[in-house]
Amino acid sequence: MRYWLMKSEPTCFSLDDLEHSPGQTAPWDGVRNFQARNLLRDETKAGDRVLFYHSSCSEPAIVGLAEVVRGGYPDHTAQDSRSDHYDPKATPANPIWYMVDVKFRMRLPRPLTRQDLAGHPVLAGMAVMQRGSRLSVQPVTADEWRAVLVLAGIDVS
DNA sequence: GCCAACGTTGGC
DNA sequence: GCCAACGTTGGC
Repeated sequence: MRYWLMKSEPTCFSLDDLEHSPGQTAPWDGVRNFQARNLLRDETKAGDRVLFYHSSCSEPAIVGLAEVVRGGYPDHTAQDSRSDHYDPKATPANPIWYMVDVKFRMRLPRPLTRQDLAGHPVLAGMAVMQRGSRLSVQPVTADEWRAVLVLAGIDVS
């Protein structure tokens, strides 16, 4: 079981949207970056834990926890010419892009802003805090995961 | 809105 | 395979 941080612009898809999806589960589709694609396709498994991060908004922050409930499978939106994420090069034989299904677990008692993360000895080093970090699916260490829960005020004992 | 950082594209 | 140009991300 691994830990991840996944970014989403809340105006596009928020933690709230995930919580109110059918079965509190939604496909994490539309990833069009090869490094993130490789992680989704090859590394991400059902049971993995996810930090849900809101990016490109008034208060970028880790806002909740989620869980991967289905590992990497072809992102069919790439083959839909009406989709915003359409890729004419994607075919059934070569889907190119992959997605996972993610299920809502909880909202953090309080969002952890970048200021919160920057002030923490472990979390300041997270990939998401690195300048210019654009990867929308990022590995998280067990130490980072635990520190997030503690800082957010979740009992981890 | 600004701008730094980055990924991708395409000419060569 | 190089690398400049371009488009996008994302914090501020």
